[in-house]
Amino acid sequence: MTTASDRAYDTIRAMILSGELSAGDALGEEALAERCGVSRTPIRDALRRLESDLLIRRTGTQRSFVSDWSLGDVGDAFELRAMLEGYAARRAAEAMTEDVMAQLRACNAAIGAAIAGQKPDVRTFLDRNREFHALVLDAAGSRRLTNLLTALIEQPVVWRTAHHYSHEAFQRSHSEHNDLLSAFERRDGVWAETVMMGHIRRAFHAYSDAHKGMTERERGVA
Amino acid sequence: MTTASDRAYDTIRAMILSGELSAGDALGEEALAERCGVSRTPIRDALRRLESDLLIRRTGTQRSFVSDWSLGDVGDAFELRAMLEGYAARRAAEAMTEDVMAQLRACNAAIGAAIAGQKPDVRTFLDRNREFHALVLDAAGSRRLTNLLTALIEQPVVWRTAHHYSHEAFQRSHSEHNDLLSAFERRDGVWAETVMMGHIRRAFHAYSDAHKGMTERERGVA
DNA sequence: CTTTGGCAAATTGTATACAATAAAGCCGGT
DNA sequence: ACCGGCTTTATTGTATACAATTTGCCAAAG
Repeated sequence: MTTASDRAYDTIRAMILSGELSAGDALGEEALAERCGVSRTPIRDALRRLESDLLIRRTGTQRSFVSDWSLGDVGDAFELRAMLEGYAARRAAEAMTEDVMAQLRACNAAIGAAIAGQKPDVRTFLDRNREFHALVLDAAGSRRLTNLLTALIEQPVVWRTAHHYSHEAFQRSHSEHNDLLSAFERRDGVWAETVMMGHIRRAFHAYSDAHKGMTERERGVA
Repeated sequence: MTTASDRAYDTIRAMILSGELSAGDALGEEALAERCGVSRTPIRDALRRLESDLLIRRTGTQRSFVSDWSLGDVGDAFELRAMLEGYAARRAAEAMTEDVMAQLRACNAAIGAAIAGQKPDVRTFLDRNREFHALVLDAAGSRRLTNLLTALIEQPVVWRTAHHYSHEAFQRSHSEHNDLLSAFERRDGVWAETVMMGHIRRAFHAYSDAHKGMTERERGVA
């Protein structure tokens, strides 16, 4: 079932990520309730969730604002992801089963197919990439780790970066996943951790470059 | 101001940690509302927070239960703490100021005083220890890191372990804090990280030993 | 004896009304 | 013109009522 609270969460989230609401904007519960077509109760629920995502910030008196994500903040998030997903990869390697391996191989094969042609299927790439990382996380078998990481991974601000990837960048990502598979096959936790950390850091640099380009373009327009 | 929602959160949390509610128990919103003397609205708020602490678990249909913390789960939490607080220590070392150093020294001096006599002041030790770690975390200067760690650190299940510490264990903890101060003075991030990770891991082993003793005692009674 | 169907009770989701609190505007004094 | 305190307004916190959904139970059929 899809509750009103979920819809409100998705709606507000989309408004923030699309730029319809920009950093620093005040988020009144009543105003949001009207825009989402629900009452304040599910809105309050949604705000709590968005707060734990750090997408909104609350003052001492519980007023909500869209939080501003500096490049440094995004860097932080990536650094933490690198550390935690690296750890997840290590644990996954140590606990890997043939069943999960098969799923991972299938998943990365799908990624390979999606980016084979001249015009890569970015949508499929993103979905499968997300699935790949979710499988690794799941294989690590730590609810708490999963809990911490989902908040960090679900940052569509970042996902959109992939739309600016070059052909080489897609191939590189695909190939790094293969390295990961090798490490898993050999139950080599340390190798898996190293590869994963590099994989995430590379993604950050890709984001960083794309972001720099975008802000420069924006500055040119303004 | 202390809101009803906060009181409800504290009350339910205390009920779980004290063992008044045991693992697997169902948490009906109405029943909790009555026990806390508030309505269901702030209870729902509190349950959301407890869920993100992983102190309670929710089924697909949103029913709440006290989650069971196996030794493995606690180990997970400590391992993540070691990694994240190690990272925090590294960053803190790199960004350390004389002002924060002074606060840290004062804090650890207070810890030293609290455990100097034959009968250590456990309460003061815990408060000051918490403050010490909070200062380090703050000095690391990453909101997101703080966000991730607070959920991991605020686990009174674990804090109570200190009541079973030996004289040596207290001294050891105090001395490790001093090592940390040395690393901070020298801006040696790697050293700080190593010391912090060891510090947390040691705490886990202390917990683990104490826990083992406790369950064995329980088994003897039953 | 097990299973399945549906009914009844309990539980959660949502809306709305009201109370408490903080922000903003206003006015008079300096 | 500027500042301090007061009043007004806007916003959030809480309680309660009702709707939607789930769970448990019991009876009847296989």
